Amino acid sequence: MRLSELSARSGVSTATIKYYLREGLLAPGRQLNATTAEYDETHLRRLRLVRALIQVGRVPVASAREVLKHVDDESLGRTIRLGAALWALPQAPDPDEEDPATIAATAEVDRLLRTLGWDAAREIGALSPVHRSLVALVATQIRLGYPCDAETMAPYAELMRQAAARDLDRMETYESDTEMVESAVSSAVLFEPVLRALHRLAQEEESARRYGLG
Amino acid sequence: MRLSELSARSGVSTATIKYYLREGLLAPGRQLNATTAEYDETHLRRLRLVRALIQVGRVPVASAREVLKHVDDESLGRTIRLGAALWALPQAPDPDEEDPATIAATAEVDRLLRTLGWDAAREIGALSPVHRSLVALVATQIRLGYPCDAETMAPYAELMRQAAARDLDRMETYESDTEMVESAVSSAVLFEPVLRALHRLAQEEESARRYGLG
DNA sequence: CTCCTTGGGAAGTGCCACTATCCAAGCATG
DNA sequence: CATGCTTGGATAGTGGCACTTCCCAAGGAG
Repeated sequence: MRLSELSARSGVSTATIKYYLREGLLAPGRQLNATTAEYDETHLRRLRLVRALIQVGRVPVASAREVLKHVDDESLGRTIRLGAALWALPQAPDPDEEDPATIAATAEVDRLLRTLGWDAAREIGALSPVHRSLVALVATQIRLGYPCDAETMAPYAELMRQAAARDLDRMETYESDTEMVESAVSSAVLFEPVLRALHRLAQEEESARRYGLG
Repeated sequence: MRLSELSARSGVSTATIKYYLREGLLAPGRQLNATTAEYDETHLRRLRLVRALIQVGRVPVASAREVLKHVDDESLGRTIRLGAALWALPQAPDPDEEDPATIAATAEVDRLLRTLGWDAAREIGALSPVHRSLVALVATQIRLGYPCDAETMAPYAELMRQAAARDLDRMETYESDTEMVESAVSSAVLFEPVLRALHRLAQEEESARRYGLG
């Protein structure tokens, strides 16, 4: 299909598609001659993923490019490739090591991981952007005076562990590594908002049950 | 304290604080004379909340103003006030009613709520921005070809219901309605990222257990 | 041959969260 | 009292980002 058809089928303007091509978010089509290029279903699918990343996941274009680079890098092993793609997603800004709230948060997170027996997470530790951003987030909570200690987080962490186990079960249904990594990215960027929406809906439901609708 | 001290203690530049004052995110200080205004601990606390909303929660300034307006509105009842504050938070864009993916998503969400017995959520239905954005998110998943039906979501929803019950328990420890609403906003904007970080950390942990660290 | 379409690149737009500058009024110190 | 800093308020400007507009040369259709 031509660029204009790609545009029509995806609902994305040709100008924007050209912009994504320039930014390297989308592979160029097969060049038929100087003024014609042909695109196929894989381009359409990738374009939809890009749109979802940017519009739903609010991922900046530059980060999206990094993420997709790892998704496409077939030279990496499955685990590394998965980690590389997910770690390229935007995280909370890194914590300030000096800040007393950060020091307290680091201690709480470590205590939490020990309590839960999440040894791999402790081993990876500050190497993982996820770990660092968790510390930064807990520090923010502490700074605002909300209790956010290991005891508070542990039951939530256990719920999230159950969700994660289910995520990986779902991922294992994919054949190729590329599909798996792409689904992991989708899961992180698109399924997490679903989870969040379910969470808020559950809060509304629970609140209505306890206090009524009025 | 003076503006400059408020700035020093919060780590926010005076220029930015003046901007927040202008935008109505922060109440003006007590005016001592033409060139001096005095701020207190409540201003510092509110300023930290504003920063957290904007920087951690990525809430646009205009939305933050709406949210805080409801937090401060003591004329409303507890439930309404809570709902008003949370519904002012930015949500996924509203779904396109025409789109077949949206129609399918609406059906799945309704089926999910019936399965779970979340009758209040069904009753509120499309009135709730949360409900609408859930539909939009499910539609996006469907459009990308990922299964996102009632059966897939139900176990996750049950986990989120447990989390929500815990959230409300925590909220009930607050005395005044204002504190409760503020904590609910903090919970939505700041604790949700904590939950998400725990989720991703759990994925890393689980992935390391299943496939090793290599 | 003429006109419309196509793909590509450079420059411009609009939004948003700040930020720099200016100004007049205090206050502090010598 | 003079000088020079700080303060709060207002206005205009900045930088980043996700597009979007404009223009051009090359095809292809009639």
